[in-house]
Amino acid sequence: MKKNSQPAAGLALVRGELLNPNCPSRELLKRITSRWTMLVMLALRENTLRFSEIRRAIGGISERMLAQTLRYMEEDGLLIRKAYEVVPPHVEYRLTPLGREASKHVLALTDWLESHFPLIEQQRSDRQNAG
Amino acid sequence: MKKNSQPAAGLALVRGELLNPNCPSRELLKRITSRWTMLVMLALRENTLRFSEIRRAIGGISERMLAQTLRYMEEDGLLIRKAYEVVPPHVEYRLTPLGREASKHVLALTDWLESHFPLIEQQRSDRQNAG
DNA sequence: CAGGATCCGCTAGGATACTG
DNA sequence: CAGTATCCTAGCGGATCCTG
Repeated sequence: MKKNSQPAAGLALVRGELLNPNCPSRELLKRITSRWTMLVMLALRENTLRFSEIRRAIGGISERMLAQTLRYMEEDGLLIRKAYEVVPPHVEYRLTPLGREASKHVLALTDWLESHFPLIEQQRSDRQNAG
Repeated sequence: MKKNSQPAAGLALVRGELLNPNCPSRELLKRITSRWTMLVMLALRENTLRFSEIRRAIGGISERMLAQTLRYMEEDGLLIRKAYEVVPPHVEYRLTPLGREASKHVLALTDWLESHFPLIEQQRSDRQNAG
């Protein structure tokens, strides 16, 4: 227990608090499950990568979005940015322990999704044919 | 948009296929982890609810967004819409087994997030104070 | 190489009004 | 009650150019 920061710090957060519109963790949920954040987590899951390496790993992400995503993730303490003072620049990104924990859950979801994707697509077309 | 020659249906999907920008499951990931879809999953996790009940359970969602979210989820086979032919209308929503599976992973993520939220917020402010 | 700055289209999403 | 229809805005996100 640190100091007198927020009352929330010592509070047992109950499941479903997210359903409260005023719960600030909704914002965090939005950021963590945002399109690119999840993919960055996958890319960095067990690697330390440079900016352009991440960009190549995740197909289709623009420089702007990757930079922004990395900044947000660093702010949330999900990853560490390490810049070497050299020319040309060399910057490495890796998940923090917190980020690695989060990525586990993300990975569980994406794994499930990928393995059930064919089924879902098939059901979708079945339903469309049936009306 | 349908792609010809997509072997995905019978293929063993490997972990990390989402990092391929052409992987159609990216779209599904976007839908499933969209802001309101996740909250609807939480609300319906162990309940069958009516439209307005869901709306009340999830604070802050508009009618328009709830209707759209429910329609998408039904299309993806995540929930069942059951309408009773009465006046006034009575419509119930519940998760399918598929939806319940997905919600488990979503719940794991949101549980983790809620329990680590205070820590994350504290680290964030610590970092801001430190520069 | 790692981004910042700028411009801009697109769409998620809110507010409101209306209907069966 | 359970939505649809309409209008409108904020901001997500892509493309491009520029810099240390």
